[in-house]
Amino acid sequence: MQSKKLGDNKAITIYDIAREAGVSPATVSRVLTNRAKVSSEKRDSVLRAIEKYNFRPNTFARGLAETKSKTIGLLVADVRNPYYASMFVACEMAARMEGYSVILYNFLGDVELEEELLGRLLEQRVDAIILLGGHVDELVSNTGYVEAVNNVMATTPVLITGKLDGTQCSAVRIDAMKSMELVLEHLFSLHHEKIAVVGGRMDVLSTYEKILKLKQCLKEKGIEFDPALIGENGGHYDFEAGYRQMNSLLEKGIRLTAVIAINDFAALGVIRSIHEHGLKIPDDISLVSYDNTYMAEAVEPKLTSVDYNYEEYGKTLVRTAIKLVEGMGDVQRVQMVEPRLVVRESSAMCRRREEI
Amino acid sequence: MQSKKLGDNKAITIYDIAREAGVSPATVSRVLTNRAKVSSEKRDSVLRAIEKYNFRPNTFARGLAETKSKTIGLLVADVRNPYYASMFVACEMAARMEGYSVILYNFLGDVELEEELLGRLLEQRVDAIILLGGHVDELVSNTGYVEAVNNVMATTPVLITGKLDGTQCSAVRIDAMKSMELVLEHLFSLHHEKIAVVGGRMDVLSTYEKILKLKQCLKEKGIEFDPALIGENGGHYDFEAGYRQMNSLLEKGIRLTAVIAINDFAALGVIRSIHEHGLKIPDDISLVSYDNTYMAEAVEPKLTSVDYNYEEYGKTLVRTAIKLVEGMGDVQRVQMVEPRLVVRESSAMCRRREEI
DNA sequence: TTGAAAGCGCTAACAG
DNA sequence: CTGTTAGCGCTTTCAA
Repeated sequence: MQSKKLGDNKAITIYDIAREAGVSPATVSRVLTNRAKVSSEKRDSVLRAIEKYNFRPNTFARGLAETKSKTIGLLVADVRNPYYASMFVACEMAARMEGYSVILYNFLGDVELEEELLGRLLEQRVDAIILLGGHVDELVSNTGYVEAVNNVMATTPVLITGKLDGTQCSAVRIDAMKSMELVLEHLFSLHHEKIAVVGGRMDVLSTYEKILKLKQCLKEKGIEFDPALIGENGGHYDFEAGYRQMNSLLEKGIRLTAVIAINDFAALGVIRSIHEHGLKIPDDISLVSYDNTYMAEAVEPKLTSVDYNYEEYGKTLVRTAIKLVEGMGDVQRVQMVEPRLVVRESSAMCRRREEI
Repeated sequence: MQSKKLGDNKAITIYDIAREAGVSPATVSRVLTNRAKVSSEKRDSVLRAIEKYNFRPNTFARGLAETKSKTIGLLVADVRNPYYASMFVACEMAARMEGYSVILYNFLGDVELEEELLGRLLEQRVDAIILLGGHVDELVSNTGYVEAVNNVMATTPVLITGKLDGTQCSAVRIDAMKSMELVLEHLFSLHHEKIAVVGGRMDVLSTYEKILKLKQCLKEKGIEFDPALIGENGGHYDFEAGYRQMNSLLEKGIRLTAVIAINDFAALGVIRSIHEHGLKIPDDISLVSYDNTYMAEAVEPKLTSVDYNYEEYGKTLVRTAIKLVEGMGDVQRVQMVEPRLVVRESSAMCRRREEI
């Protein structure tokens, strides 16, 4: 038996295995990659040597010798946000199914870091890059970033979940219009007409599209759009945003019977605010949100929320990325993910209706 | 100018840069690594060439040539759990500060995957591995896994956040005893004596230690320990566990004035259950939990929760890992992270006391 | 089916 | 301060 002292630093290589197994390094490589025929005796003896020495092929060496790394880079805003965490895990699982692995970087809202990490991904020779959040969410694409991405695209396909004008990136994204439509259909069916939107910024594509759709649906319904009902003041996507904006709505005495929170975080803030004002959900105000993270099930009342089917979304993203890598031509420039509404406790028939 | 057509596949190398800049490849390497003096004229011209060609050094080649990869592998149970997400981001930030990057893998509760991913990390030649959750949380270490980790340790230092008997792993972990002590001090000061623990399994080290400490503190206080108050029945760490166990406690009519939830998830289940039974928090029952994730601030009532100072924890983990890599000897086998209690709305003075 | 040998792109002596 | 050169560990022709 081979001694395995700690600090026995000389790493085992394919040559050691070859010697031990009495074959050539090339043969060891063949059994490792399984890409060529090897007689079963030799294969077995190689396998035994590998086992014996606890050998692991060096990814660096392999990466250098091969053209593809079988790795996808995922650049996200912040995995601590369960939306991104769900997307990441979904992608990781999908990737593993296809024999790929994924490298994850968080840029944490830092614009410089976002570009820097894009570069690091390139250095790591990932086969494709998926961009989630940040600049690709913006309504007006950042020119500097567009240039950076275009440079990347010269060597590595980039897949985005939003849009990036001035690039040839393929996109897989949630149908934001549709998601608003689902929410409104639901609320209309419950006879809500005074509907507020809380959280979100208009310079974010998905939010912009939602508001656009809101206006459109309202118009079709013959309901007048009241700008006071949507938070113009540069809202964000967290608890605080939901809380503060809802407070302001309530304190201004603006009439409303339903609230659409831009995500589950904001919804939590909305809940808090509503309760602090002595009102009840859904009795006094109905609440619907987006993302359907685990919080939607865990809070009181359980949230009616729009779900994106993360597993499917991740799969589509990864498979599309792989198509791009392997040049299997037929990739649509934009693919849409169908959202669906999960109805829970936070939305109910509008009571005020009877009063009117 | 260099043409940058898409599919211009031949990757740029250090040789191209050298030729362009009129220097040798070694000089290019020198400016890249910044590890040796280069005249400023040559440096500039190299830099210009790099810029011009948009050159990125190949990590595989570098990894092969160098002994260290400046990468730390992080193996966690599931980043969708905000506890792990927080730890990961904390580690990533700390690592970046030190010039390292981190590779994250999730094993998602899959025991086979846990071992497989450990192997993948080895193939990627990470300089150190940090294990978070899974087998290292277990009270009784899994022998197969111990062997696997011991094999890993022959080449790569492994740092854990729990324990792994039969290995020489260094550990940085939360002082679970202390964390229970903090909670109890708080509850005792509010005159609570009938205290339940909801969620958690006794075969998990941290939970086991907490219960141990609970018994000990109760004894010191002269309070009899009531086994009915702790969920023996193989609880877990999610909403459901908290919900079901709390329901059962309440439905059995067991007297209690305070609940310790094993984490914030379980606490959400507890809240739900308590409310469904027509009781209020903290008026009727006080609630304290562990982990202090963002949910603690976002739910109603805001949770009193034990915080681990993720930033510090991550920093300690990463720095210790680096010490291990760079062989700066003095690494304690076990380092403890000091928990602290964040008091919010869910805990208050025990009312029942007056009744007694 | 197998082995020899070249080469992937970078770093690090070594010699100047 | 700079260039030459020899690897790092693997895959992959090319011959046999």
